[in-house]
Amino acid sequence: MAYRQTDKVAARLAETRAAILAAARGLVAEGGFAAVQMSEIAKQAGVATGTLYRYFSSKEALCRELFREVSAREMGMLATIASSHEPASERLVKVLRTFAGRAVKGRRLAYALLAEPVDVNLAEERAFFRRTHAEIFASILEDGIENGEIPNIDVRIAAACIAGAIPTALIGPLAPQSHELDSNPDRVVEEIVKFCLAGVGITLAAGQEQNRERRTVA
Amino acid sequence: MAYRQTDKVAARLAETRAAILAAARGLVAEGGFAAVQMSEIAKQAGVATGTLYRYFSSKEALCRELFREVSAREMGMLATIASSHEPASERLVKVLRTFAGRAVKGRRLAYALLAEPVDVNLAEERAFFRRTHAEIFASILEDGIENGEIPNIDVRIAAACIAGAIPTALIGPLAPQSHELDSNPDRVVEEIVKFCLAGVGITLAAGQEQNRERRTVA
DNA sequence: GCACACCCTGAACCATGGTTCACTTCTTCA
DNA sequence: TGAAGAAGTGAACCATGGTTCAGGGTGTGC
Repeated sequence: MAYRQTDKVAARLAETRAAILAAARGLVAEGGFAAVQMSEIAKQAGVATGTLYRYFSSKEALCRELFREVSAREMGMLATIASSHEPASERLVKVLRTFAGRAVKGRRLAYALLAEPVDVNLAEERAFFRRTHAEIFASILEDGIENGEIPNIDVRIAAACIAGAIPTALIGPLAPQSHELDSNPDRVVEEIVKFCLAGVGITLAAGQEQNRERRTVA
Repeated sequence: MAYRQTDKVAARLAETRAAILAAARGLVAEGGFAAVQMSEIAKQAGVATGTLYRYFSSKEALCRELFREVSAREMGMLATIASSHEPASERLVKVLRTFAGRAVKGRRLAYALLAEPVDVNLAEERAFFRRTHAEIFASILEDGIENGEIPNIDVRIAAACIAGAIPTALIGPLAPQSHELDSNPDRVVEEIVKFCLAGVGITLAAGQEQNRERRTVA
């Protein structure tokens, strides 16, 4: 036995790996996946191009992992809210607000995750990401229908509509101007959430609305 | 004056040009813009690669023109409906049904126009296309609000929601399985339209619903 | 400190696919 | 019919950017 990786080395490798992913994440946040080049990642991470291939078998693999890492956090947040024990309509409102709110705050990243033109392999990851969203929405809708909070609609279709409406209205060419989103993000988010809720037959109660107003002013 | 283009030649050139665009359209309809290669277009059109460059300055120019040609037809149909003199809610229903219905029928093409990953220059064309949709929706909504058919909402945001919901729910990873769309396209379309109408505060009247039922059975 | 395995390097390599261009073929018209 | 200009050809060219690999450096265990 002439060589065995020590903890110190393992830690250093993990660090390098993290640095590579961090560099890639930075590039994505700046210019989307389109701006990600292996040579540039390497430069930003402070390693040589070839080194990347000691950690990831290909650019595709690297991008996939990055995509998963970033999207998993988002999905986790939504899933947590969705699995709480509140009434379905409450959960739906929270999930929609969270989804939309986070998309506004991290628009660049949200664009990369949701809307940016990417190639097929990443499109697969994205499809999973979006499908998960839709499933989260659908599960809440089902609960709501079961206990009569929501009228009997096709949950899969409604969920897909929501999953399409929110990103489209917030990012990309149909989104409001950036300065509007920056100056008054809550108003836009609320308007979109209102549309989606109305789409599934829910009208915001007065209390929820007021709550919103207060937040907006604050 | 040794050479002047005759009508016959002009006609032939126009024909070749059309053949090139038709070949490209065929490729797009089959495999999206990603499947479009200059050499393949040339082969399908029965000309040499170099010839393409006598008609279009670049691949980008060719694809742009193709995109415009195809999308102009779609936008024209919607615009015609939108500018009729019926009540706003009627027009909205018709526009949504047309938009969704056509997308289902020509799913492959709709995918290419609306959802397929494409590169930046084409994304520009697509942005125009989608913005036009949203404007059509918005103008109808405005009319509806003005004469009290529709509650007072932010029309731009609602329009963007609609423009996002319909394609997402019909094509791409969140769409129903293809066989479901083929066996019962009207049901899916109606469900989506219902969501969008509810989103802007319209409930389908009984007569309109019945109308739908009849069409579905026929 | 020696041998061995592992890690890092970055310039060279290669695949892809759009674009060019020297050449051939076709049209026009005197 | 033949000279001039337009249209067509397709193999060669080239830019881009992911991937490889031979060689040098670093850790490990004896």
